Amino acid sequence: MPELPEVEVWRRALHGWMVGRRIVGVRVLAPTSVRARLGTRPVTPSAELLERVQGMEGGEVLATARHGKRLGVQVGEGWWLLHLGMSGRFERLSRDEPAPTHARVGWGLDDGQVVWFCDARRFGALVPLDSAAALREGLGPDALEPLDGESLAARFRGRRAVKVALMDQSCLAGLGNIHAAEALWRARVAPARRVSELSVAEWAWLAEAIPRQLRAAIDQMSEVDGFVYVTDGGEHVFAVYGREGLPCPRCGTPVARTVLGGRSTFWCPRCQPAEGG
DNA sequence: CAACTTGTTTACTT
DNA sequence: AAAGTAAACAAGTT
Repeated sequence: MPELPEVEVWRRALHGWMVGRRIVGVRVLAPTSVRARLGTRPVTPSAELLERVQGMEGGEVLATARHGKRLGVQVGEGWWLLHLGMSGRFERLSRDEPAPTHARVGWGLDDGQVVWFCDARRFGALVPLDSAAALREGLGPDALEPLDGESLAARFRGRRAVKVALMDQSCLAGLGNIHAAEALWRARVAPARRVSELSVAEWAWLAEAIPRQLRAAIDQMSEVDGFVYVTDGGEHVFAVYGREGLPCPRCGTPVARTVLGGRSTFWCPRCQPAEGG
């Protein structure tokens, strides 16, 4: 389930594989993975759109970018958005090897390698962008970018639970279910607290905890053979996520699980008091 | 078989 | 009316 850290690790991999190379061939194995816009249902794309994809042929890969969970690749003058959805990943294989399972789009490069976009569940997509700036359209600031507590608080209004709000990509881009829970644990803020009732101090703790959590996650990950792995050794990868009933690493209290916004939410009832503090 | 995952749209409720 | 919640949808793994 790629959140910002996984997408950043993929961006670095793609950067090393593709930037400075010329695309010599594009293979679209799954046309429905090509979309005119993000968030649309999979439909067979228009001939114009498919031609635009084929038009990457002959272009040089000039840059990569990321904002939140969105990945950007510049080919010639054009920018492309890759969204990994839930199962998107990449694989780099030699030209004579067959396409891997669930390969959707492949870019043949002038070094004899092919970079495959694989996406078992097909929630991901390849989308053309009108500009580099369009990568950020509709999104809040990137969650890795440091903000002070006041600027962070200013992004959030209303009565929503803070965890639900933190996962709202239009307020802050990059946090999903896992890292929202982990950042709240680091900041000692209970996930069900209403954003309107958080203190200035709590916003400041969150502003510090969010980039720290994401940096730590990026540092623990690496890309190997088409998968992003946690390389920490498996221990203490997550403090609370998926650890219902297991001891909180900070105080030993059993981790609780509740449901917020329809998602499983893990937290420490002692470190993250529901009453606030 | 059901739960779980993202992001968007649609349909309710407060 | 606006804001928030929930379900549906895409599709596959566990």
